[in-house]
Amino acid sequence: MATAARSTKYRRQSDTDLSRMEIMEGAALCFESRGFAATSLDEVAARISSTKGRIYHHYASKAELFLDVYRAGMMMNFQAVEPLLELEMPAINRLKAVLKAHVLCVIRTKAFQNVVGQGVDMLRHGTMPANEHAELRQLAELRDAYSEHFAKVLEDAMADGDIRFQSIKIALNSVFMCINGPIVWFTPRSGQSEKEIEAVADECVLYAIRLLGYTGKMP
Amino acid sequence: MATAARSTKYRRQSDTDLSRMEIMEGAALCFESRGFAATSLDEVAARISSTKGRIYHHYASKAELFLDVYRAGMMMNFQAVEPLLELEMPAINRLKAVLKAHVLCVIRTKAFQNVVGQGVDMLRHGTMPANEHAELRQLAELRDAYSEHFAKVLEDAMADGDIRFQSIKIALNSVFMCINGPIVWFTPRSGQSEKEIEAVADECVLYAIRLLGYTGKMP
DNA sequence: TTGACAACATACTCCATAGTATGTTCAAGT
DNA sequence: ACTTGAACATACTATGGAGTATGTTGTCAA
Repeated sequence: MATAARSTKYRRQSDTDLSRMEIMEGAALCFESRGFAATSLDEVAARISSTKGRIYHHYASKAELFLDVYRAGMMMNFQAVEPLLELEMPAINRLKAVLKAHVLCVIRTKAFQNVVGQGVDMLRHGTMPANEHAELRQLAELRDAYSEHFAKVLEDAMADGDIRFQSIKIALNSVFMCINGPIVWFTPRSGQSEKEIEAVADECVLYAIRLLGYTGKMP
Repeated sequence: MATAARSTKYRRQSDTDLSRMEIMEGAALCFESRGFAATSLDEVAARISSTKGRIYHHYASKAELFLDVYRAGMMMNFQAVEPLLELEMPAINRLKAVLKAHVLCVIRTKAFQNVVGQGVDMLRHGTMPANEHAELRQLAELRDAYSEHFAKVLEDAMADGDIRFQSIKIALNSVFMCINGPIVWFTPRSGQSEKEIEAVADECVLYAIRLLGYTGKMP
């Protein structure tokens, strides 16, 4: 009975996750194009051919939905990048790998990454109802941890003499501006092959490490 | 009598411009922190210790106010950069000068530049009521013209062999991401001297031209 | 000094939308 | 077969904020 209840629960949980993911994808697209405030939940519902009732069945508020999209976006980043941090190789190569993985990730999850950016802004300026503010702070720490990964690699590569920069803060910010650039300016062309997307990513990475004073060749 | 009427009109026009500028500054700060949609005109009014009545006396709608801020932001950019384009010097030096002027301008007019960015997004995604959509397009063309200035300098410096890039589109976008970075990550510290701000700008410019493959020294 | 108008402030209307309350369906467990 | 609850849809309420209508004040020309 406990087993039956569990299996049922798991199945249902899986259904729930699927439904939530579909909602999040619609929400991410809406938030990306119109911003958190201007997006109505009726719009989000319409985008997935559904109704507001479904959204409020899964989320207590618009803000909670937003935060879930934020969290999902960050998870995608971590999953793309963290495995590469373990690899044994010169820091400069790890840097290249990590940068490329990040760029590919943001291109593929553009809408979600845009929401992450909005979330960062909302924290900086203290928008967002007080209830969810705590959770927003928590997500910001997640983002800081992610950023810290990159800082580490930058400093390692600097120690090896492969790159050079003045202020780690400005350098890191500039690198992120570069590799997050596609979130803003990349427009997916229909019939764009995987190879073409990789070429875009490679060029972004090239500029990012050049920015850091790297003068070697690219693979 | 015609003269008297004109002089009166001019004096009043000056007052009007002053009042509009004060409104625009409040609006720019609000739009920057909360976004166009989330910003209420009551907020804007409160920020300048005034009322909504004053805003609607000068602007027909919230969108028109937004567009005026957008336009003002672009004007600030043009005024900072365009004089430098006439100077007789190697393209690479003109590039450095133009980049630095731009960075200093965006740091000093951060809120306005943020609104420009929002405006670009709104056009891309087709937000914004139909009435003002035409004017928004017009402003976008202004922005394209501004961007074109930079493209020209980039190509000249490329022809001189001082920099190198693959796609002008991606290179230019990356440069802009870099030099517009301060709009996002720069937080003015109280008691920050002019020298310190210039140091930040110099570092941004350094990274921007390094990104373009420049290997020479910085002044 | 008076009328006229600009430059506001005050006091409304009205609509879009966040949130809620309730109804419906369907699948699983008993 | 019937019960229960999850997963929605439908139909509402309540409110914030855009836009408007009107009132007030100060200034200048005649």
